[in-house]
Parts: sequence; structure tokens; C-alpha cells
Amino acid sequence: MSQDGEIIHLDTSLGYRLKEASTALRQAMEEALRPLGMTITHYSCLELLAQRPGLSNSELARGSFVTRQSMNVLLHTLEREGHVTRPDEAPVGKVLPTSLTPLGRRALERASAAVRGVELRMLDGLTETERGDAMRILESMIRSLRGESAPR
Amino acid sequence: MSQDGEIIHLDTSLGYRLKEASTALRQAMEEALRPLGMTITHYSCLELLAQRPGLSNSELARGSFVTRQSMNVLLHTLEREGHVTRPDEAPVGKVLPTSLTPLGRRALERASAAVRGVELRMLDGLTETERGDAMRILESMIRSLRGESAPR
DNA sequence: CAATCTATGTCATACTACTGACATGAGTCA
DNA sequence: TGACTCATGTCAGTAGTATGACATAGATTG
Repeated sequence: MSQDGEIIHLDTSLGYRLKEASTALRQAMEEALRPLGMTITHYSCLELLAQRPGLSNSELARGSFVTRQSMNVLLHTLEREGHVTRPDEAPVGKVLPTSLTPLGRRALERASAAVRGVELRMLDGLTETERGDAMRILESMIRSLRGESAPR
Repeated sequence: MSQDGEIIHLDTSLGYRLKEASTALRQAMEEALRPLGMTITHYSCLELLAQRPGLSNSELARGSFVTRQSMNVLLHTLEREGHVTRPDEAPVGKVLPTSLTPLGRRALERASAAVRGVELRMLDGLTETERGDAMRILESMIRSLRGESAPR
């Protein structure tokens, strides 16, 4: 076929499998959230705000794995829909702390229930040991990809 | 804070960690491929064709985890750039088998080397056992998310 | 203090991938 | 044979996200 070392064998590539898994997860979540008129990033933003109220645009962006420009667009939509609020001017610096409104909290609760169903289904075939292994292995891969070394 | 069961704790969520890992991988691959003027899907398509020549548009789409519409657009670009070729009319049915040109193969070899660097870095912090565990666990998660049951 | 660096919020623009839709070919079955 | 189902290729329109650029605030450093 081809000389050794020229191509990557996708069937045995961990990167390919990781992409496959994350695609399956994304599709399952999109399917679960679509009836609620919510995207994954939309949901992710609300979930972050519920756990850590007052997060800034940039912090929400990092937590949702998008750029701060994308999060900025999303926050304007969420503000217009009445799911979040931001002060007109920054209390300190340029950072605008974001808060969940009661309406946003109710939307989150519905979304969270839908997403939990997906997460539980994903965990279904794994033993308790495997879940721990998975967390640890993924964290190690993340560190390596970011160029970090020790587990802090 | 909040009543139990209302929200998902992202720090301990395997889904969140999976998203984080796939984002880190995607960013590392984009960074590696950018100097070559190639996107991940672009690369993925060429890699699939090198391993399984004659794949159709729909098959390439499934293997690259995009819709067949997206792959169709990409294939037209790759055809215009001279990286792949497709017959003018289908030998059988509507399926147009795609082939890599010598130019496309050279582009793939450069891209594959760059991507292999990323994959090796990702694997760096893992033992041989962990790599096997990771493959097995990811495959199990994929099956569960797709609603399949037994390991075939 | 001034200069520099870093992080942030925001706008405009471009790209990537998606959904919706349609026509066509192959297989199935009554 | 004809009706049905399914997969495919393709076009058009839309949505989500990214890149590029700018101004500004805080921290750092000489």
C-alpha cells in the first residue's frame, strides 16, 4: 500500500477516536437541546453562570471553549431574550459581571435535565473504575496538548 | 447554593472533560495545519482517501464527522485546487468515487507529519496501558451515545 | 512617573458547517 | 410491474464561530 510512517492509521488513532466521541456527544446534546431552542454553547453559558455567578464575558468564553468574540455575540442574544443581565458600566476595570435572571434559571433547569439524560446514557456502559480512569486520562491528554507537564 | 440535582457540576462531568480534551486537540491541530493552509476537515478527507481510495462524498463525510453537504463543498474546493479528482459521471448509481492526485498526496504527507507531532505529544503523558484503556473507554462511550448496546 | 505588557469588551468581516429542499438511482416488496 | 423506502449528490439559505482590528483598563517594570 504505502511506505511505513507516511500516514496515520485512523482506526487505531486515539485522536480520531476522541474526535468521534466528542462528535457523538455533541450530536446527542444538540438533539436534546433543540426542542428547547438552545444550542450547546447557549446551555454551557447558563450552566457556568449558575455555578459561578458574576463571571465575565471572557471567563464565560474560556469555560465554554469559544472565543470571547463569539461569547460576546451570544451574551447579547441572551440579554435580549432576558436570560441574563449585565450592568451598564463596569464596577471595576472593563469587566462586566454577568448574572442569571429567574427566566434564565428556569430555562437552564429544563436544559440541564435534558443534558443530564445524555450524560447518564454516555456513562451507562462504563464501570465506576472506568469513569475515574477516563477523567484522569482525559486530563492528562489536555495537559500534554497544552504543553504543560506535571499534574500541578 | 442550589437544590440537589438541579445543575451539573462541570468540574466532575465526563462530558465537559471530553469537550475540553477535544477542543485542546482541535486547537493544536489547527495550529499545526494553519501554516500549510489546511483545515482539519481538509486534512481528514485527504487522509481517508489515502487509506481507502475511491470513497464517495457521503462516505468521506461520515469519516470526517461532517454532513455530506459540507463535504460536497470541500470536495469542490479540493478538486479546484487539484488535490483530488472525481469522474464526470458515476460508474454505477449516483456515487462518484474520489481519488487523490499526486499533488494531493504530497500535501497530505506534509500535513500528516504535522498532525503526527500533535498526536505524539498527546500520547506523551500516557502509559501503554492507559492508551489501551482510553481507546476502549471512548469506544464504549460512542456506542452508548449512539444507542447501541453490545460491543458488536 | 512613564513605558510596556497583558487582558478585556466590542465591532466588522469571513469562513465553516449546518438545515432545508429537491431530483435521482438502487433495493424491497406487494 | 408499480409503489415504497432508502441513500446519494447537489443547490440555496442560514447560523454559529472564528479572525482581524481597535480602544481602554490594570498590572508590571524601568
